[in-house]
Amino acid sequence: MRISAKADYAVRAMAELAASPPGRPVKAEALAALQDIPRNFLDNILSELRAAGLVRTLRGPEGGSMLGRPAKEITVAAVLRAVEGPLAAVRGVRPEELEYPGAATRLPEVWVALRANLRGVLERVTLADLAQGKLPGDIARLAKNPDAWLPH
Amino acid sequence: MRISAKADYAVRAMAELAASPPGRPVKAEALAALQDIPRNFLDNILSELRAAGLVRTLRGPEGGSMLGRPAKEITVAAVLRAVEGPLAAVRGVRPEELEYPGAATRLPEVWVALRANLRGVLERVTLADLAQGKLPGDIARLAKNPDAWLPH
DNA sequence: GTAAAGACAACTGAATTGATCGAGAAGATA
DNA sequence: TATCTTCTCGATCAATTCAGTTGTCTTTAC
Repeated sequence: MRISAKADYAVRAMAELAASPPGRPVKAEALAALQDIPRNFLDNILSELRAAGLVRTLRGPEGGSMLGRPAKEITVAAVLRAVEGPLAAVRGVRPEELEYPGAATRLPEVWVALRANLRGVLERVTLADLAQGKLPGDIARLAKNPDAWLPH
Repeated sequence: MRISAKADYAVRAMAELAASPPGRPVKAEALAALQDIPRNFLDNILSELRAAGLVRTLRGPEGGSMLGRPAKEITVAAVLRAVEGPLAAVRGVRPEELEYPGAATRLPEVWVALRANLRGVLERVTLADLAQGKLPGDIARLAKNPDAWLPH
């Protein structure tokens, strides 16, 4: 249940691309500086994002990266899926493919509900939301609940 | 965003303990067989659960493990926290301790909302629910939504 | 005393994480 | 064409985590 450095970097880099004037590429060097991401590592990440169609890149001077489609149409979930696999997996297996014996029979349903709730957040927030600093109402409300900020 | 084998095993073993007559310990050997968990690995896991106060154990013949408190009072979240650390962390850090530059400023709120939603499932399901095969209404509803079962 | 359990620390092999490095290809400009 | 700039992509690497295994010791029942 942790978000890796790679995933975190990927979302931040994408948010930064979403915030910069569209149509004009941002150099990897600049991106790395803006979000304080190790330059070489960022190269790897951009490669994966490009393979997923989430960014387009240009080479040469004046080269760099830009979003592959409008920021409004890219969710945080999409970015996470591009760099890690499926959003939720149990021992590497998708929850819907699991079957348990005995007293754990209903457990897959718990994992599925869990994933549904993950998606409830990650599929709702787009790069445009991040770039504009305006999260969707229900997400902002979830995050605003002071109870959610206790370090439980 | 994955649930490790250890976490999965831990919940299943605890569910099995919750399902067996209270007050009578279950041998590790039997637990391992019931849930198909590698015996030695289960030993490690039970140790951690014991350290967290979630299980009590007896040694000697007639020994074994039993729940440390009523099944109704142990949530899946508690089990997961006992064997892995905090429920959600970004690069090993709790989301409330993060701060991001530029376009990613609002990202910690997304992570906090995410964790809140995780908790919404994991803190609501108890071992008693699992053992009795009766999940709380809203969880069952979340899991029943056929959309939640699509392999997204 | 002996057998049956758990306790616990040490160890291990494989995979993953979080990078770094270097040769090369593509584009811009003169 | 030469050159400079930028991305591309595969190889490599150290450290950590994961998923166990092994072995020795302690506790308890009989």
